[in-house]
Amino acid sequence: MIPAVPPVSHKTIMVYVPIVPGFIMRTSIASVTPDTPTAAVTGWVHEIRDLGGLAFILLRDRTGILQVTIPKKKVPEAVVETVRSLSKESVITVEGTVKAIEKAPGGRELVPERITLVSASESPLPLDVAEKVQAELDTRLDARFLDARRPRVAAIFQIRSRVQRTVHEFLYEREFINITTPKIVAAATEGGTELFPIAYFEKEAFLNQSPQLYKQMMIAAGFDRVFEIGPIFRAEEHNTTKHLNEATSIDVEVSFAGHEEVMQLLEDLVIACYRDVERDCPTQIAAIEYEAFAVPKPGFKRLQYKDAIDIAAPKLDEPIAYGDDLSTAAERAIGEEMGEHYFIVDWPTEIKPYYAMPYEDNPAVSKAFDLMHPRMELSSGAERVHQHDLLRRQIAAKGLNPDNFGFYLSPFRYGMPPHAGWGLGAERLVTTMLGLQNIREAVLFPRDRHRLVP
RNA sequence: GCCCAGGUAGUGUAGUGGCCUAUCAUGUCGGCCUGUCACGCCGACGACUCGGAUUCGAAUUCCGACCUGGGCGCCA
Repeated sequence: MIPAVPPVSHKTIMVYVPIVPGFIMRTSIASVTPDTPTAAVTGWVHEIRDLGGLAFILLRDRTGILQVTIPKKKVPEAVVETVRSLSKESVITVEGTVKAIEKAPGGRELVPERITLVSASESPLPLDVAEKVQAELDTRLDARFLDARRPRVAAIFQIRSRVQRTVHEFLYEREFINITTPKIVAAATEGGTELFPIAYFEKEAFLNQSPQLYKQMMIAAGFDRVFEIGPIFRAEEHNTTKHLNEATSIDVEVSFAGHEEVMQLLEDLVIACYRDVERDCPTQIAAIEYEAFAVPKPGFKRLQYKDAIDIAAPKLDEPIAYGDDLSTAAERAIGEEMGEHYFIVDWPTEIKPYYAMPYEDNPAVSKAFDLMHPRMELSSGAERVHQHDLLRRQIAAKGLNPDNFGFYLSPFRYGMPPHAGWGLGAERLVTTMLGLQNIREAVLFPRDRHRLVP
């Protein structure tokens, strides 16, 4: 077990105190200030600048970069020897005196008494961590562990982590129960997308496209409010900057709620994510250099589907009519018009899944919604059908056989409460929040049409 | 799945039939340099995806394969 790191007193940091075997007490780079007297810092060699009698090493860890300054005539000979043989991206421990100095980055530099090579790096490197030359995404993903050493890249995943934490906190505060549902499933019950078939002993199985049906079963179980953040799998052969074959879905389902309530919940959650990132991740936002980062304003507009069509139609070359799904061009045209986050509501029943609730007074329209960012769809949700007979009819209306939906339909026969929910794409949320050009930037190890390793 | 654009040192690039013994940057190695911060300067090293064709001659043209990026479709 790794204990929490205790606060380190500057008097003790020169001493290695093994907390547990194999773990070394060390000082993070961000905690080294101009007032720090001495420090023992372990990190990666980001850059070496050897000026002859004077050399600089930029030492990098997760928290920042520290300049190590080596006046060769004033430091031990062993230090000079070590510096001479150092390769970039090696792991070293530097122990020495901290000097406050204006012209050093961060106003301080470390003058070493001792440098220990912890783990040498080979060269050449598969890509340049210091970003003097750019690398293409393909090259970066092949060497993702090195790519992620770049502060800009690390910042994306620190922010993504912060977003996931906010989602948990936000939902726990509202008494949601965190559930985990199977990713190996028997059949393609939901429809709409291609599934990955897998061999499951002597049976055929699939990777799940969404936890939708399981969420609803736990509503039937009386869990009231459930959520799951987990992987979803889509076997579509798409080749775009906003699709993944393995994505992370933030899925929520709420009992005794209608579509308006869960839309408000979704809006509040998205804003909370932005707000927490703005508050807690200013250095990461700066590292990403996304000037346009902004917390969305509350009160996301509700755009009716039919009005969305009216906005898109005159702007498009291709004709678009009521009842059509929104093409990429249509999505973009509407996004430009709206300019910020918005909902598209009141979708035609026929282009939404069978579990979306039709309006009682107008069954051709459903209580379904999409949450849109001007660049792409982030989430879709609906008030769900909770009446068994209506659900059977809707399944049949989609050309499917309700008799094949036994395990799904059964809960609807034994006291299913009214409920509503949504699924929010975690990668799309991060991609749009940070202005990333490609959704793969928001995934450590993306799975797309061609990439299966690493 | 359809369409478009590509594949040149470790990385990112220039090069549209002979001036290519292939450009530049970065990197690596060697040398010089005590305040760099994309350190600078000198020198060296290192590449045309694969197969076939055209041609006196192919990195360059053509065909095929493989790989990559992007747009569309599908999809969230």
